[in-house]
Amino acid sequence: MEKITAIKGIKDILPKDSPIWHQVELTARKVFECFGFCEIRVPIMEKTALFQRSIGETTDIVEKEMYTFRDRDDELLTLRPEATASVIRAYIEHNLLASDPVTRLYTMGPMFRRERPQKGRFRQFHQIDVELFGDDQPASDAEVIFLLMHFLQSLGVEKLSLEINSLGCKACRPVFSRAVVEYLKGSESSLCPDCQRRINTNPLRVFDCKVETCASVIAGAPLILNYLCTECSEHFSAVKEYLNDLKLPYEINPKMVRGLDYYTKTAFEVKSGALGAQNSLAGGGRYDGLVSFLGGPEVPGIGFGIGLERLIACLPSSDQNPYRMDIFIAALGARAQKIGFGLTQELRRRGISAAMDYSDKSLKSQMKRADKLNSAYTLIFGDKELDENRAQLRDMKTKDQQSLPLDHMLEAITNIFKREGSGL
RNA sequence: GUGGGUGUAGCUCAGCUGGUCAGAGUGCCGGGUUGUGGCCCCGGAGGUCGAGGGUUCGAACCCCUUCACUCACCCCA
Repeated sequence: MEKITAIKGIKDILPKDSPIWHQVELTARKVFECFGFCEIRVPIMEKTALFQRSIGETTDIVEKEMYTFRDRDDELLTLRPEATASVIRAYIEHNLLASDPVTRLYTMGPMFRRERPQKGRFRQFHQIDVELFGDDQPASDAEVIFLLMHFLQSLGVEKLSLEINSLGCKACRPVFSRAVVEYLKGSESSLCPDCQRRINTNPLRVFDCKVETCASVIAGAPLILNYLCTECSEHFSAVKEYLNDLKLPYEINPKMVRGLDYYTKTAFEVKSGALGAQNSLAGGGRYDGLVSFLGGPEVPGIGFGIGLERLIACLPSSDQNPYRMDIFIAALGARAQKIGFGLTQELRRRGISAAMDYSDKSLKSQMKRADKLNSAYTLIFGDKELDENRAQLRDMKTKDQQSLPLDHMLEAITNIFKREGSGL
């Protein structure tokens, strides 16, 4: 039979990698809850219109990267390419504003984008997403950025760099956009074909182009920071001041633009070396008009997403053994096997993790298995020992051995683990 | 969607300009040694050399096609 493989760009997370994922998720929960954020779990599918409206019709994500399909009743559905839209939808739908004027939420899970896979980029990837609604004060911008950096640092991520910018608001950004378009049109001929196209579709993206000639054109382009209205300008200054007070190093990148249309004012991005071309670990920003744009009340918001595959890629690699057994039962012979089976299940029922080989293998190979399972103890007995009514309990770490009377084996083992406080 | 690289044992890879080229290490299974496992020693299982076609007396190796993986562009977390 021909084997069926996983879908391109969609990866399994294998047992050996699970511990690090757990660690990241656990740390996230701890840190976020410390800042007063609560978990919300939102579906991985939404009506397509939700993403079209929030992310923007002309963005690459919506135009060519979404997994969209028709349900059996012809409704257009999409596998979520990011989480913010869903969280806002849920926030509006359940009127979370009513119970608390300021709502702090986080969520985590898989996202889907149909891109060509490469290092740090997959078609199904995982994000942790943090959103704060109902606070338009610069302090909340700083809080969210601080939260992000603190989270990454507490995981031990090295070579972090934080870039911030302000993207203006609906008052000042259009003025800036027009200035950019006007400027770019002046040197249109020296731009790459992609950028010539962008002038009309998404002019701010030209700032991201890596083609040399484009870069030199960009060097003289107008900067958003010079076009900010008074309100945006003051907001940005306050954010910077807060970050300074927190002693959080950052760089201002006036050319940073975000790929999603909904961002306003503060935008930020965290990069890490040692990641390859996809070096953006996390990104986010303020989106003050978005909640109402999605049919909700006029509520400001700010949030960020963290790419977990990328995050884990720049964590110190640990070849941690995913197994950790309290005890391995090495039973030699048919009678011993039978007793071992019952014993194993009974130990498990008591909360002591136990394992055994159900095929009657050599002691050597059973001991090898015990080692691989990282068991603390191994209980060894065969048919002969059954007659003598004694089994041997061996401490795998210290090689200490002791003899156990078979009739009391279960109690004896249970007591040992009670004494050691393991698993009970 | 556009480029480059790579496909040989479960894993990591050797295999020279086509002529014992089907191999090594590791892992797995069994045995020996040992104070009943870890080190060491011996043995064993496991590959249509990604797939299809072509050139040749002869192809893992050369050519074409195709697929997969990978890196980069694009874009983003």
